[in-house]
Amino acid sequence: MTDKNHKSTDIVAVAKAAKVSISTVSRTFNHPNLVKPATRKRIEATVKRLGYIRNRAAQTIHGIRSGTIGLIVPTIDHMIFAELVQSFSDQIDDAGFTLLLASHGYDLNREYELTRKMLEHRVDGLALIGLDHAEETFLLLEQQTTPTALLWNYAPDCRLPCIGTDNSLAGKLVAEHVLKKGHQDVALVIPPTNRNDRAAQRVAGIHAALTDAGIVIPKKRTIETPYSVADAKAASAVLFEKHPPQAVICGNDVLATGVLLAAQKAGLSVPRDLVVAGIGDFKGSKDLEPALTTVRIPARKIGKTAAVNLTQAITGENLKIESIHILPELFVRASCPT
Amino acid sequence: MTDKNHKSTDIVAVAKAAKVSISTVSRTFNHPNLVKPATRKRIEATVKRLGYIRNRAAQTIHGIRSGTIGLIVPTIDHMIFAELVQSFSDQIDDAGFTLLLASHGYDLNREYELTRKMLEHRVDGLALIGLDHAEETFLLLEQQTTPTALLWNYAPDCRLPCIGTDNSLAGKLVAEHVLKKGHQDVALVIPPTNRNDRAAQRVAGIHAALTDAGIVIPKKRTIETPYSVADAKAASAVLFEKHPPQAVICGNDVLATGVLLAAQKAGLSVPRDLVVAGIGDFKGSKDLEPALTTVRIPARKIGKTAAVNLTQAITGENLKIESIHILPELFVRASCPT
DNA sequence: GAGATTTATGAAAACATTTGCATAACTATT
DNA sequence: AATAGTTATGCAAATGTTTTCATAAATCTC
Repeated sequence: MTDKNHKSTDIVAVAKAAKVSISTVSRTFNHPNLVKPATRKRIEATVKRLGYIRNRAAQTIHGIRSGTIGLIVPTIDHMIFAELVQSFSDQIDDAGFTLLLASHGYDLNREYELTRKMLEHRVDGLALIGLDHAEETFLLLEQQTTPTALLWNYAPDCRLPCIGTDNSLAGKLVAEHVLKKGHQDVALVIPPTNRNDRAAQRVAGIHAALTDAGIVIPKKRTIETPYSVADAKAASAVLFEKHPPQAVICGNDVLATGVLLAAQKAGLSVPRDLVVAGIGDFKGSKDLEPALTTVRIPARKIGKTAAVNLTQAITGENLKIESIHILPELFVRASCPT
Repeated sequence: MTDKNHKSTDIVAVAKAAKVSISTVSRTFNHPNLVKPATRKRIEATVKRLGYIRNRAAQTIHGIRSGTIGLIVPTIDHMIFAELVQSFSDQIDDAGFTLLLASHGYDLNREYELTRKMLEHRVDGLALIGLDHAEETFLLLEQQTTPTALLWNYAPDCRLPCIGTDNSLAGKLVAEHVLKKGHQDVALVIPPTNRNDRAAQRVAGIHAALTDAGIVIPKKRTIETPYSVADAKAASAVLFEKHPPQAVICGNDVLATGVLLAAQKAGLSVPRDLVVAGIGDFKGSKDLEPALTTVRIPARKIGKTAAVNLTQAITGENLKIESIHILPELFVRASCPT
């Protein structure tokens, strides 16, 4: 009976209990300097006693910011996105915002629905992954004034500001490094590229570099496999059956991990018998045996940069979000040394 | 001039444009069967034309659910939590809710602040990780009626309903399996246990099993190391310098991965020269070379179960959330065979 | 085709806040 | 002690919805 818990304690309950007006209570929260220290103390004590918790929904209605930022990712449980989510979350949290997170499992129609949902929640800002989205998603976002950024990829000409890496450049970088040693017999292990613009661009970049070097990869030397260590390990085994290639370039580090294991299983030593390189530089990549040569897609930097730019756009420190290219960076390690 | 975009389109703008009352527009959304098909069509067209998006904040104010569920984790970028977040997110999404996610970096005071923030956002349900929380956090949650669950751990006697695994049982399971082969010289590689009740319980379980088997582990055979493959690899190297142990039990799979690499580097073969086992069964654990014997902490199952129970508690299908023990399960693989 | 039902719509109150404006209560100035 | 200037508080309107109740329109019944 101490707290009349049948009627949730709202600001008027606090006002009544503290014998002040509603306005004064509200001011204690929003403009504490406008209220006399003594009253403030009393109100604060009452708030504590009643266990009152402010209702952001009621504030949001006034055009006041909702204090949330939306992030929609394809999936959370790939390490690389987890890193992005973490750094994004940390950064917006520092700025006082809360993260509204959703994943669409690479389904762009679902992404549209999630985008709508986020807007219904009146997120103050929104971030999506990749440059490729349903037309209705673009239409929806262009109609709104909610600051929005596309993360992960960079391209100079995109419909909404993007903050990320040029994946085709990443592909080019890794391929050029691998080719520097003069290998001719190169194999490719890549993920499905149909619904994934990032993967497609990397492959395009790799192919560009190969073409420049005058190298053609036969059909049999290109393996497309689902994104998982086990799948990549199984699928790439065929490469090592008879004549192992001199080099394997992988669309990402997860696949590269599988390739390393398959090579090991086939009794081949990396980098002695062949070299392997990936793209991504996930958390564990440098701890593999041998440590993986790869091009870092700087997930953390992208997440943080995006969060900084979004929050600044929201708080008005920075009116418009500009596209930013976070450069991919080659990390030469044991699996494909210089 | 097509859409008067200076004044954001709200329900009254739609009503005016469609020449109906506000109520009718509202009903079109909430009880479409109560409005004449013709009018409904007209309103829906207007909504589309004006790009109107409902304002959940305004709905929430009416005691209508906010449609959000909060999840507060220590960190997102450990694979194991990422898996939990993913399955939790998927499940609440299916039930029409949106995820409000935050991470506190193992700081329980920060966790309290985040909990408050979630409640300010009027989440319809809330989940925290672990059973150990700041006293003020418990007080706060006990004062609210928001359905809450503690995830990850299970204990029969906790202050709030918990859905998870008995980590001490997990520790016991892995230790008993390792000891079955009669190894006497056992080493432990564990993470810091001071601010992490999960880790502490696992270690306790391991010790219990060892004690039962009459085995005492000397100080030098216990290595405490930060949660990372690289750290574990470096820190455990000392174990293999002179007399390698017959078995290494690891507090989690990340550390076990490091130990496998360290052993490999020391020229030892697992499981021939020594056996290694972990706890967790992360996504990559079965793909290691050798595949890792481990006790699965069923992250996905926990996430999903928790989400189901929370959403049911919210929608009233199930009034109270009950504690549920999701059993840990031993996976015997090459690194420590039977 | 008039009365009785049923169906569709609108007016206004309610939700939990914030804020502009008015006023009351102090301080400072002469 | 009266006036001016500050500082602190309260009243009431506003925010974008939903919902109850009342009423108007349409349909049915004989």
